[in-house]
Amino acid sequence: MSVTIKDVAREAGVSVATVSRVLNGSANVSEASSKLVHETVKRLGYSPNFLGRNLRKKETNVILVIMPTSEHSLYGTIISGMQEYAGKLGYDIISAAYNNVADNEERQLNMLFNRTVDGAVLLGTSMSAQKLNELAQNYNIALCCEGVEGADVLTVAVDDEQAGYDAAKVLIGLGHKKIGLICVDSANVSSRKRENGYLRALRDSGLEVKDEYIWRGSYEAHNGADAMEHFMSLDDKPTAVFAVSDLLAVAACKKAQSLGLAVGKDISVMGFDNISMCEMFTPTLSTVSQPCRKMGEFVARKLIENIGTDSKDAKFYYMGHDIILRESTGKI
Amino acid sequence: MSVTIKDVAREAGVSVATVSRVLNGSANVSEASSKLVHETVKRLGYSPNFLGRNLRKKETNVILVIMPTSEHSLYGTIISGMQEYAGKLGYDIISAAYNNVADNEERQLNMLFNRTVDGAVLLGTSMSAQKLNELAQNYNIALCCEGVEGADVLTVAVDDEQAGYDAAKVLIGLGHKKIGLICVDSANVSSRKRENGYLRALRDSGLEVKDEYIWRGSYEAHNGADAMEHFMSLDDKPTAVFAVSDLLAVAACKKAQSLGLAVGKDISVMGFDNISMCEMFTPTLSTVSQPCRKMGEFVARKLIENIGTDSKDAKFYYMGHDIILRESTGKI
DNA sequence: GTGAAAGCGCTAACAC
DNA sequence: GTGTTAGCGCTTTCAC
Repeated sequence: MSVTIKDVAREAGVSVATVSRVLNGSANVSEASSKLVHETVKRLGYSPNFLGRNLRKKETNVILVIMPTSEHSLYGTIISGMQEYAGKLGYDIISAAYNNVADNEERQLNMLFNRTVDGAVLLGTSMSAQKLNELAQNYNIALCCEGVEGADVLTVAVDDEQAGYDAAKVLIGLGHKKIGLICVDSANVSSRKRENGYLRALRDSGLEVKDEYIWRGSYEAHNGADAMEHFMSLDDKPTAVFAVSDLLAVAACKKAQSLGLAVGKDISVMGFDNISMCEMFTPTLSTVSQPCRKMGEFVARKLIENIGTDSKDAKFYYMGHDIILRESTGKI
Repeated sequence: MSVTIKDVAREAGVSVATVSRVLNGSANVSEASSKLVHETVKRLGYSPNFLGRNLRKKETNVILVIMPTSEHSLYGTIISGMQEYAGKLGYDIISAAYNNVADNEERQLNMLFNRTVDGAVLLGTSMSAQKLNELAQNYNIALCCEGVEGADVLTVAVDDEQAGYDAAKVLIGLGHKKIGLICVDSANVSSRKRENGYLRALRDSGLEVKDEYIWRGSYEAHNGADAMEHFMSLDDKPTAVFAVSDLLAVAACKKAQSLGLAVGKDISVMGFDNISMCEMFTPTLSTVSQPCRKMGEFVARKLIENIGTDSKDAKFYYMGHDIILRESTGKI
């Protein structure tokens, strides 16, 4: 059933070396041999076994993407961007989700250790900076979307601190002076950076930072609802809320609506990520947009450059973000 | 940099065969050797090269998932289910999206041809039944979520015809007699089957089938809006609408709302898929739910069974669906 | 321009 | 219980 290069060589009456040369587009091969080999390949339905090839060449031309979950559309877009760029250079992108289980992530990293892939891009990771640094010494890895503090590893992400700052500043510009924040526990780097930006914006504008305006939880939707319920139970309620993810923002909006508030009028809400739901929700959701496609292309480019060289680039590259204003935010 | 089985053998003072035996959990190896090898492996930081192993064993223990797009959360859940099951049997799942470009799909299939994976699951495909049948003769493939008519290939999906029937029947049960359908062009098998189910339900209930109540377009959101606009421009407007995807349904709802209608009262809308947006949208969306996780587990099981045997199972397995009623549907 | 042959890292049959 | 060795399918050096 499985036809090998030997079969092709025998059938074509040439050596395996010649077949290999033809298939790899080598220069020194006659027109006649080339044609003959191509015909034979077609006739036998031969397809080269990449295990053999990769074993010999010590490269696979495959990049692995490891992500916390495959149910986040953001990641899909990043991967799509990676494919766009990497495909042109003959690289394939494959992906695996670890569903927020550290064990799964470790297991998926095995593809790196066992040489099944040439490099890996981590869209969020459960690993420590130390572990990442060790990894980066022996393998080609990159972080995308979410950096890890202290990790000396190639990273591509938006400037979360600045994005948090800009988001809060926009709300302040709309006249809001009491702004709530829905974030996740501080182990999450991007959330903490966005929080820092939010804090800087308030201070910059001479606004008081109130503990009761900062809600910490998880990325799960119910957390957005809980936050909004809390904010609305305060005597001095915020007039605007910034959430570190769209899902949290939407859940917060829903809760506000169920409390009889008009989102965009009575209360302004700003999210983060610009997922497709932002445009479907009523009211449409203002948010901070990450250039996912671009980030994917860029991280693919940098990682592939690293794969091809000994001097590894371990810089942190910031990509520009955008504030998108829709119906969920309004002047006070 | 790269440490091989030879290095381990030399360092441990045993043969490569012994190292291999220890690593593969073979029976015939002494306690002492085993311990020694394990220590050496750890000390040298050895990780077996799977290219060598797989080449030799002619199997990779990897299953590839190919999907039309990675931006559909349904697929993420299916993959998650596959991982759950396959992981226990030592299989890894990797995935690739072809972004609705047939060329990409063909390219990703190369991983099958070049023996980089043991089998593939297609969550929707651009290939013809004939091509699939050829493929299935030489490789282990399965269809999931979306069947292809005439393809004699292992398939796992809900009974779309029955699901369409049930959805329409529920609307009829709520008192609706004028029911619009938003579907996509008939080349799409699952959409056409759902349409057939819808038609059967109407006829079953003695309701007239009106051409102007059937809107055909694409899976893109704007199509849902266009459909609703069309329905509401009719003299005799439908009182309920069934859409073959949640995204279409949500877009239709939004359009209805912008026309001043109260969804769930003035007009009922039912979607398909039960994506997370259903619960976030206002009103929450009634829909048909596919058992994604279960489907993933099941297709993984059947495909792995096929991989391990010569008699390939090429049956079509139906998985049960559920109608989930939320706020977007109401009695007339 | 072409072929013979070595060898990538591993497993498994065989011999002891 | 362990070692020797052939060979998985391929690329590439070397010789001609």
